[in-house]
Amino acid sequence: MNLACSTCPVKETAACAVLTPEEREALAAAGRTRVLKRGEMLFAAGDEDAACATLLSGALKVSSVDVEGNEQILALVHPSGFIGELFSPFAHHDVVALTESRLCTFAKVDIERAIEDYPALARALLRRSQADLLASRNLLELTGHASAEARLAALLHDFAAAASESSCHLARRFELPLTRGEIANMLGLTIETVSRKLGELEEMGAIRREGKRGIALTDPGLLVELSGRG
Amino acid sequence: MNLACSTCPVKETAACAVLTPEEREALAAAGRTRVLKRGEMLFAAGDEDAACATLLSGALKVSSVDVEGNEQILALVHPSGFIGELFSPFAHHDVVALTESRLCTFAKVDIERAIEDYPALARALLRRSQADLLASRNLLELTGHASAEARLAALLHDFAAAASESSCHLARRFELPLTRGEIANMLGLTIETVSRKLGELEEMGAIRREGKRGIALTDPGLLVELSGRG
DNA sequence: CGCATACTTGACGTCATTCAAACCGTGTGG
DNA sequence: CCACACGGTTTGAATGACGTCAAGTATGCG
Repeated sequence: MNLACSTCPVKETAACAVLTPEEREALAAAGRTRVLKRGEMLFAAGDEDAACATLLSGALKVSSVDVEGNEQILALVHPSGFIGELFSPFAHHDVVALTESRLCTFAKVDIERAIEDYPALARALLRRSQADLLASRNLLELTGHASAEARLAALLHDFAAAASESSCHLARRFELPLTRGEIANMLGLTIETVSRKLGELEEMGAIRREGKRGIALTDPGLLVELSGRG
Repeated sequence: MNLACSTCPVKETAACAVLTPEEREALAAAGRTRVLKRGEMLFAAGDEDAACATLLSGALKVSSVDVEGNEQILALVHPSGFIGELFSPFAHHDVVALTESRLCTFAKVDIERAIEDYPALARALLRRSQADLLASRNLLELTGHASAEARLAALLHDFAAAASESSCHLARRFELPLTRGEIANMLGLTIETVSRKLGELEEMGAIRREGKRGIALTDPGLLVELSGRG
């Protein structure tokens, strides 16, 4: 399907927002939209022709699988995020949909040409790349020293922040985009520990579990305290 | 001191290598060289006027300190690496010299202008940023699930690779750029565990310790095996 | 209904941390 | 020169947090 930028839900926040209407049209001609269902893979580690993409809606995970078959989630991608290792001949990680997701995909060569042709796009992608780097380092900080409880508290805090679009305020209630197993893989824990610590957070009165995926923050302050981020 | 690009040790590999001689001259006029001794800080988390810099020689660490005062090393910077969070009003992390280091520093505003003026520079920094992102995710992978032994083996392997400039081959012998404490902070372990595991790696015959900082690889294959990277 | 998938809970074991002490190389002052 | 202090490191023993193994409980779907 051809792109219809005019109805794009992230047309003002994605990297291509910096292009002029004409430039955007030219780039759009090279792109295609694609829908991934939960669990479907955009590309796998090692793929040589891995596409690039902007996420329009849904959520993706960037992950790798070690020799023993354990998955490690390295990053989450939210709408208006950009995926693609531009200067590598092959992908280093898997990219998989966490929920039904719509993307706007491009061949790597087309993006590379666009970066040459439109300096503003290169700057926009640089900005995004630095933001991704910061996110990666934040996760590194989290998984480095913190206890299981602190990691979980911090992750819940981040999800609550992401769920409320106002960025500085927390959503009081939200749905976890990840299964227990995915949370465990992201934080370097096990499913069982995640489950237990969620129970403990509930007992402490920091959160309430609503069904399998729903979380309500009953004491956001306590959550921040436990996360070790003042 | 003014910059003397003609004698720059990384003039062919740093981001500014993509500039024409005239462009480079113009940029150089805005920069200054600076020397940091071990332990000296380039900038601290929260600094509003954090400079940008290219590392000419030596090594830096990017780190953060949590509420309990524990340092966590998030990244190492090697010569020709670029430091600076371009689109953030303040620095998120500390940057400190691990060894005596020479840098080429710029005010953030000058780099931002250069990125606007020289599209090739923006692309070069994008490339570098993506490489940093990959390095950060590799570290994340490492600290996520692996045992203390595997983390240490992988780190030693990386250092051996970095010490031999040929990139695909390992140095047989090298000096650790980090103290035990810094290794521990980087891998999310304690000093004692690092010390013990180094001893065990030596007993197994994978490495030999030569003085406090020297490491000789006596069985690189075993090291790779233990690192869990096939 | 029956099976599959995800989650929870418990008992037990293990690995890394913690606390404590000793060790080593280096620089300083007597 | 030796005594001493100091930072970095090593080593030991005890504790504890998280992982492992193993049931058992939803929830959903064919």
